[in-house]
Amino acid sequence: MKTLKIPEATIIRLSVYSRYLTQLDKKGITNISSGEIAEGVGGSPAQVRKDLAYFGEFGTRGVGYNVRDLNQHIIRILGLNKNWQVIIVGAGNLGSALTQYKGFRERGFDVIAVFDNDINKVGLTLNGIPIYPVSKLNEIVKKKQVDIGIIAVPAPYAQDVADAMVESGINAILNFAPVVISVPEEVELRNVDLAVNLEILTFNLELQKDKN
Amino acid sequence: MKTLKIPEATIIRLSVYSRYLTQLDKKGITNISSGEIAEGVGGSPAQVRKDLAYFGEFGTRGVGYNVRDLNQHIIRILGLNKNWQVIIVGAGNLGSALTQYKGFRERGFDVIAVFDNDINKVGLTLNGIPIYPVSKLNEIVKKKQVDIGIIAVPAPYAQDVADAMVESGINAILNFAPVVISVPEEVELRNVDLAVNLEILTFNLELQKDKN
DNA sequence: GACTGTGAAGCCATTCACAGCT
DNA sequence: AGCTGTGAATGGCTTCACAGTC
Repeated sequence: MKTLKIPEATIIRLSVYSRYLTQLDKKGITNISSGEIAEGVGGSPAQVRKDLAYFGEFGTRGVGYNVRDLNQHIIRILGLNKNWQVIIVGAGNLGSALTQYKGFRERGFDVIAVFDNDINKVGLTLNGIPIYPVSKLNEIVKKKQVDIGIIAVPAPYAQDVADAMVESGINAILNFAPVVISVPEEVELRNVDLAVNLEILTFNLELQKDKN
Repeated sequence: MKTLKIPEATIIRLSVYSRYLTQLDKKGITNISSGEIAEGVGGSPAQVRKDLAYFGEFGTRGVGYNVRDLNQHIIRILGLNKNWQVIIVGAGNLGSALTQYKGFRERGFDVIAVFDNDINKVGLTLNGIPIYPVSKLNEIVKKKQVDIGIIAVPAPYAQDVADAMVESGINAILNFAPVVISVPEEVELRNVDLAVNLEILTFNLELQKDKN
């Protein structure tokens, strides 16, 4: 299999294409061109074709792409042709919201357990998903073959949680704590920093103002 | 004024540097080198210096940077030397979590109102922040001089909410709905797609597997 | 001696433009 | 005729390496 360094931007876009194709499929649309996809997701036709070209030839010249077929290919590329077991550590506001977020299940992510050290929360459930003490993390991750861990605890605890996840065998982590955490090289780590996103907006707002 | 296209990646990193410098300042550390910053945030020294060089000369050769001073500069660059008024539309799990998120206030973002059309929620407060019906959005945004709107509603309603925000004069939007929305060119729009972040992880997990 | 600031080089991603199918 | 797939060109970001300063 050819694997010549795929840009991360390409993966992000594939994910967006897939969501768009799913919408189209629901509407009963069966065929689409790269130009129409670009229009729908806000990109360029050449970009769409380049992104797909990393993985194969999915279209028909002169015709375009079959919506459902292309979506199946992308879903397979992204590894979404099976369900993934996810745990969330932190049952505060953010952790609770993520646990109940419908967009995860729709894409094949099953949140199977939540962990928190607040004894008032342990034993309760969120949407039917049980809350365990963090001390049970290792045991449950191993028993349930968990693939992905989400960190939704305050910044000072994030590194400890990451360590516990790695220790238990998880090798993909999504971190919502606004702090840099370190993990072994072989563990996939992504950070979502909510404040950073607002700060990019304010930077751009200030830029606009300076143009006058 | 010099404004040579700053890479967005640079802005993201500046935001992270600032957070790190704030931590150091609290610990009483007064001086730091580009190498130490790089170490702390997971980057390269040259990158740190290049990022800062877009905006001026903040360090002393042979010595490094004054922590507090550099942080003040970055805060000003990002437009965080004043508070920003923020509203959130959608008082579901995610909207509630964002409304109560401490990381926003710490960086100068004041969530002053939440909007939702659920009559069971209207009139209540979240952390002292009132929930209004969406019909009041225009009035309140104008009266309170709101700068930024956050969309935390289900995908099908996101475009309507964005339209209402634009109509009311907001020109920076942070969208959490997993759908492409369109706004006039002069409005700053950023998207945070929670599922996409997990999908990048699964793509990378699959890649690793294929390496064997 | 140590560390910043920066032109130049290298690398990566996007856009162009056209050959190749249907 | 229409649209994909792709090498080539372009543009942009990152890394290198060193002159400049303390």
